[in-house]
Order: sequence, then C-alpha cells, then structure tokens
Amino acid sequence: MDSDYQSQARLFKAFCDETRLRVLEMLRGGEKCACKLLENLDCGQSGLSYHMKVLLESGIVTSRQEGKWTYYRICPEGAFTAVSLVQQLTTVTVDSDRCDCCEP
Amino acid sequence: MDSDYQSQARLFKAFCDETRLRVLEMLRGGEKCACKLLENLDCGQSGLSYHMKVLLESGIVTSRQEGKWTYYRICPEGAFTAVSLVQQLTTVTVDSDRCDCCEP
DNA sequence: TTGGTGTATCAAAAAATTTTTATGTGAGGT
DNA sequence: ACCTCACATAAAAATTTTTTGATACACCAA
Repeated sequence: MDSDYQSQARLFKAFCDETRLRVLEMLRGGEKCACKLLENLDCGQSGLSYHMKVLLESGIVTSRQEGKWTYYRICPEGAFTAVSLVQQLTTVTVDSDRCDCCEP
Repeated sequence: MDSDYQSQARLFKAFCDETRLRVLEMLRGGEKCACKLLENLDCGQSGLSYHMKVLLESGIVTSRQEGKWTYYRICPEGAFTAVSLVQQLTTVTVDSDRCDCCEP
C-alpha cells in the first residue's frame, strides 16, 4: 500500500542502533527526561540528542518540553504502525510455490 | 528477555534499506531466484549478493540452491520473530505517568 | 541583566554501510 | 578436461551514519 521506501526505512532505523535500543528499553518503563536517559548511556549529550531525533523522526517516540527539560516517551500509535508494517512487509501473498523462472 | 542489542539491530537492518525493501516486496509474491530479483532492481550482481546476505543474516529470508541457481523466500519464523520483537520493544510496562525526575 | 543549566544544532572527524570492480568458485554442459 | 553461467567474495571507492567538540538558544534564578 505504502510505496515510500525511504520513510519505511526511516521508521526502522529506530531499531538499528544499540544506543537507541537501550533508550527504547528505558522508555518502556515510562516517560524519561533526557538527563535521566543520559545517565544510563554511554554517549555524550549531543549524541543523545542526535539519537532522540532519529527516534522522533521514526514516529516511535514523542517528546514534550517542560521548562528547560525535555521528556520522551514511546508513542503507541507509532509503535502500532511499526508492528503493522513489519507484518505487512513479511506477509507472503501467494501459496508460496517454488519459483520456476530459470528451470525449463 | 533478549539482551543482545547487536543481534536485534541486525534483524532490523533488513528493513532499513530501499533495495532490501524492494526485494522483500518481490518475495511477498513468492519465491524468486536471484536473477529474477536482479532484473527488477537498480544494483549490480554483487550488490544484490550483498543485500541478500544481510537479509539472510536477519533471519527474515531463507535460500535454497538448485543447480547453479539460488532461490530466496520469506521465512515465516523469522517474520514472526520480527513482529514479536517490535511489539516487545515498544510495549510500555507501566501506566505511563509523567516523569518527575527533574522537577521538585 | 547576568549567569548557569539543559538541550539542540553545526561542523569536522571517525566509523560503518553500501556500491563498484575485479576475481574466485562450483555446477553443468561440451 | 575445458568452457560458460550464476553467484559469492574481496578489495577499493563512495556514501551514509555516528561520534565528538564547539557553539547557540531557551529557560530560570539571582
């Protein structure tokens, strides 16, 4: 249905990096502020900022500002989109026979 | 449950590249041999070989040899693993309250 | 206003991925 | 055996991603 490979790829980039997987694991335990995430990660402040941007762009995570702090949490809609998309991308639409394109 | 971020990341690399997404789309229509895939892609023979290796390593795709041809198809078990994993990675385990780690 | 804190952004460097080119290998056919 | 075909692998080049360091910006407090 969706033919925009670029944006599909962007979604899954969320899950393709160790730091981001760690962030997601922390967010599963509820909303966290950037400083809290940073405490438990092995990267610099600007590094975290970069990864959070990737996560936001994937739609898996949302953020809110409160004063000078930024809070992040998993976005259920984004998560649902991701699950549906993996499902869609890996569902075979035929009774998967052998390919006979080369054999006579 | 799984704490091996590297291997989780490897799984999702399958979905992070435009060429590989195109391959998956073709495989949804059933098993295909390498030459057939190549026909419909914008990459060289060794390029396809590289991408198929990534897909195989992710567990989403399997292959079989027949004579000098190689056939690829989507692996239902790998697909199921992927869906489950996205689900797991994005499921919040608490009644997602606001984080209060910075506010007094 | 000034200064400090939390985060974002930019640019450069480093690292990883992808593409390209060349070569190697194994299966068939002659 | 030899040759060819389909594909894999290796090395080099090109590109993208990630990290790092510097700076900028917004907010708050004094």
